[in-house]
Amino acid sequence: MIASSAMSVRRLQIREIVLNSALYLFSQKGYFSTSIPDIVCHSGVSTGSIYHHFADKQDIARALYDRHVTQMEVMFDDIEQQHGQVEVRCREIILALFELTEKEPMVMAYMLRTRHQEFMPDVAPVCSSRPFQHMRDVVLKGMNEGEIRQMDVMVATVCVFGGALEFIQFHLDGILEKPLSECFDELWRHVWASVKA
Amino acid sequence: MIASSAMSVRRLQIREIVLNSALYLFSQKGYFSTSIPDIVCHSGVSTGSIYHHFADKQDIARALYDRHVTQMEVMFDDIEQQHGQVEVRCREIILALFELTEKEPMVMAYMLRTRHQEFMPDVAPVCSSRPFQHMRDVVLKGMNEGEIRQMDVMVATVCVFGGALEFIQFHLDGILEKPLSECFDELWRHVWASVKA
DNA sequence: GTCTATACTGCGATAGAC
DNA sequence: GTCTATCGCAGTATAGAC
Repeated sequence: MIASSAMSVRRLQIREIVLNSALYLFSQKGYFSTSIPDIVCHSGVSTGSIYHHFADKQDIARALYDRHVTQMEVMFDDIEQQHGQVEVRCREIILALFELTEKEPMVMAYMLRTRHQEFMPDVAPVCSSRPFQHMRDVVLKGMNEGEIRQMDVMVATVCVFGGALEFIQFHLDGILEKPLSECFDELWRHVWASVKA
Repeated sequence: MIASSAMSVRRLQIREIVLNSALYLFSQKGYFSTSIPDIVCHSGVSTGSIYHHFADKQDIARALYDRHVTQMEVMFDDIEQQHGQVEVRCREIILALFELTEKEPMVMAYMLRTRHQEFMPDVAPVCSSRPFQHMRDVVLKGMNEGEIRQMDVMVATVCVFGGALEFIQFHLDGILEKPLSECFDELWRHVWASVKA
């Protein structure tokens, strides 16, 4: 029992090592320009071992995607737990995304800048992913409860979060001189002004 | 002279045929999932002929990129010629992008959704491309002339154009039920309200 | 300039010893 | 479960006839 539990811990460790190397390489060079030998070399895990833990290359990409969709869902759920007001929720979501971008830029690069559908045929478009659905739902709630002006839900969602997401892309491209955190207040003020009831 | 001119017309024709097939395939399946045989098959131009007109696969992608960067620059220059007021210029730029998206979705898909740096090492990030610089400059002019409130230029640019670009992505993902043109007025009203002086 | 046939490379995936 | 060695193949690019 203890042995099997230790084994499965070890099993998870190897998976994590491979996933972290894949995250680095995929976010740096992209999925197609990263070969299995690249992952072997960077992770120190052998080809055979990688294929023991993952079905194929695509399966690595999928596990990575799932891991970080979950990470973001947890993040958003926490915010929902802690804050009831829609204005605050939206603000905290953008703040959390900015913080994640600065702390774990590879995660954001892989999640936002990758065309996952190009190599995972059955994945939904980013904007149908659960984290994005969450953003849409917050905005919808804001409109139903009168915090946000009545308008098309997609237009409102894009007004609230579109600028921030674009901003994150710029930061990942390295063309912003200032850190994201310094731009947050100014961005948020204008964004919220454009939709608040 | 006439012969050589006719030759070069023919030369350009073949290039255009190949580029148009590449545009279709790249925007549909992505650069890496599109093989030279795919392009041969779709364009009806033989492998040898393709390699006579282009140095390699990357060169096709680059020619395509240049062609449409130019197309967008021309579009934006026309707007600049016809309209002096910054508010109108910004509005017309977004309108032009929406129209291009509906008329030539493959062009927008290739330009906006492709990570060109993944296969063209020396290309600048999208946001440093000339069309994007143009948007930034219009916003800057608006701030200098008092049409747009004083703030960080990138924040303002993102407030004005970020939502529209995000919206276009959603449309390309096929998750918007309405056509872009129907959302334009509402989007524009809120966007401009968030930055106007 | 355009074609067909093919050479070459590098990758994804597997086999099989330990 | 992990490793090394290797197979088979897809895909880029070239050679060379026409």
